[in-house]
Amino acid sequence: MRAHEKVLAQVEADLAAGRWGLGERLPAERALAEELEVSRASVREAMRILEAMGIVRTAVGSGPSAGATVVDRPAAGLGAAVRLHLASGTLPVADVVATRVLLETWALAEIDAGPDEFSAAAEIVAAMETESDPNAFHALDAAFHLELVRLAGNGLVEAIMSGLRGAIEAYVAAAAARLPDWPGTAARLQHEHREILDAAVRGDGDRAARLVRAHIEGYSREAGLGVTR
Amino acid sequence: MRAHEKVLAQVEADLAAGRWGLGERLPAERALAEELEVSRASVREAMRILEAMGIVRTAVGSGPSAGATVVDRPAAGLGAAVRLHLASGTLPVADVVATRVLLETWALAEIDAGPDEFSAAAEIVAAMETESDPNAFHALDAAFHLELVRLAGNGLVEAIMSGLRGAIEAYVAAAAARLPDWPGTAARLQHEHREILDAAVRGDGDRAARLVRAHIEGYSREAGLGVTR
DNA sequence: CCGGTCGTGTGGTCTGACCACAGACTCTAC
DNA sequence: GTAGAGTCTGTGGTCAGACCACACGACCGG
Repeated sequence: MRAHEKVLAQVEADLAAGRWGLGERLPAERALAEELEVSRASVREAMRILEAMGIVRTAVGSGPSAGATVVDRPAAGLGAAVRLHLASGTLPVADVVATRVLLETWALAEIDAGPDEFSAAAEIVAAMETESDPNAFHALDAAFHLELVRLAGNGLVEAIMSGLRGAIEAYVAAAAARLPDWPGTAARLQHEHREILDAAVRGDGDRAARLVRAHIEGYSREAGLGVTR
Repeated sequence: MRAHEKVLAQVEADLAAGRWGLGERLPAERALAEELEVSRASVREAMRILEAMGIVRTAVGSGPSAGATVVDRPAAGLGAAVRLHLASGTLPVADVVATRVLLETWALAEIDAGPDEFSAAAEIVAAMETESDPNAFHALDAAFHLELVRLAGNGLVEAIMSGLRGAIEAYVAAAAARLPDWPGTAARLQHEHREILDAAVRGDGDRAARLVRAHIEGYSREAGLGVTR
């Protein structure tokens, strides 16, 4: 077992044992190195992995916010993995789009929430109404879709969705720049968002799921992101 | 931007540009460090991340197999991320089980394959018939479920499934050890596997999906892994 | 009471060195 | 000529030690 793997294994075991909780700080790199009898370089390699996986956040300086803090960003690791494999060309963008459809249709059919729980989603849609900048629009769009998935109550599905969105962000932005009529497209997307939200608020999850499938696949086709079928 | 992030960004860009393809080797760490004007330690930190994400595999020695080779193991990164967040306690096992059900039911309903394409799955089921060791049985079980998902044709869903399975492997093994009657449970699981496979081979994806849901949720409940509902 | 200064501990980075390893190469004995 | 042993070379793995920028907190002087 390599030195940095020893560190990873120990940190994972300590996490599982509850030695450190969310928001708490790991020992300093130098202390951890001495404790585990490895060099600081090996500890740092393990830290880089934990950071990439969204387990810790590191910060320089002193005080409570400095050092390696345990955080909870599962989407970071999932998104990075998907993004890198997209870059390597071994994972088609179409598969990512298809997976998004799969997760979002499931989520919308699954949601069991009262009308007042959709307030955050409604606010996002309202904010999009007056947003003309494509990048800001896409950010709100991502927040809207993620919020709906969040309401389904599965943290892993939410994290995967968030990661997928982050992974294809560059592709979405590049595709949007190629569209001939962005204002028109934005208006249509907005109309579809409202329909999806309305169906979800009314409790008609099946209709919302059908609409979101058409919404995502339609835009992907229009923007040339590719859809599975 | 930190030094190792510079390396990551450059490698990702080079991957996207096709500078290195699957099976090819990255430059040596020392060469990469000089090329990017960072220290070898920073290059190594980036390599650790790429390795954890399943993008490269490193090996010591000389010759064609040594060095950092571009590989395609998306499940490695996804699985590690999920496993670590399970350890940190921020992600419930029940969410992982629910996501597995979601992905597998989708896959079984999606499969559009001829009967001969199920030969690999059939062989795995046959091998399980005579397997008495729980750990080996679970390994074959994982291979069976993964093979069915593979037939759905979405590489990302397959990778996520593989990663999820790897992430909860330790939980599954621990849960199996607590079962009062393992031979009986194994026989029942085997029966269910055959039913699922039969339905899939006949092209009745909906029935196969229903069966696999009952299969996974039933076992998870029995083994105390927790199910969403 | 306020504001600047300094100390201290943190991660970030670099240099240089040594090790184990595995393949490729060379030499030698037959 | 061939097969084997020995050596060379380049690879990642690891380490020790040093220096830097940074941010907070304690201290001190006004």
